[in-house]
Amino acid sequence: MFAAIGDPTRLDLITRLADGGARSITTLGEGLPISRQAVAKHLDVLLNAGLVQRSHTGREARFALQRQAIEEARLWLDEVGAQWDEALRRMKAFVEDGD
Amino acid sequence: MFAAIGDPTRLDLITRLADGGARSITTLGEGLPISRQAVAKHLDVLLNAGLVQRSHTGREARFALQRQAIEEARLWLDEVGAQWDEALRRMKAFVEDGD
DNA sequence: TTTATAGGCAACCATTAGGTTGCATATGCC
DNA sequence: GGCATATGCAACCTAATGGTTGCCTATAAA
Repeated sequence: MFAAIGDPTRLDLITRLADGGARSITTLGEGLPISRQAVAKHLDVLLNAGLVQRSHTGREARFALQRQAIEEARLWLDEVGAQWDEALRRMKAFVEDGD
Repeated sequence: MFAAIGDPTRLDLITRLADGGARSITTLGEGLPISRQAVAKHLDVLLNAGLVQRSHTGREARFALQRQAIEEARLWLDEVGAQWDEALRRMKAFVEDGD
């Protein structure tokens, strides 16, 4: 999942979808210096990573952000942060104890 | 930076450093199925991404997590989450208004 | 029923990434 | 000094990535 977010183009796509709306491939690709196919591939990666969901409407394929996935990434980073805090707390306690 | 976190091996390394401690390359590589050089390369990527910091002690190179970088990643995800929440709030308000 | 629009599929390409091996260097310890 | 340990540097290899182009299918709109 982090690998999926790791590509600048995909990070851009995610930003464009951050408002929770659903957009077509062509729409999402507007302004990007790459072909529609390239955009489609990126969306595929995001889809496989569970970061977006796809729905078909007529001849259009619309993509929307999968909020839950973003949440998971946040949780992981929170865990690392928490572990760090805990270690820092222990270290501080140890120092004060020995003081 | 997300690209740096995106590799499983590097995610592992970060986890090993999550307690805030500093470790040598060899130590960090213990248990991993790859060569020391590969580990060193990964640490280099993390270093360039600002996720870890390096300090030399004698013949050892010790790496420690750069807390601030983790924080930045969290912030970004928070922003996307907040944007989402805001959009959801507006949508809800709109629906209730039209109701 | 044409014609234009939105995608899907597949083959192909160049670059990058993750790994490896071999060799050189620097520091610790006898 | 002499040997072991901890890295650093560089060349090389293979597979995955990010992109492209060409062509085919499906749905809108004239």
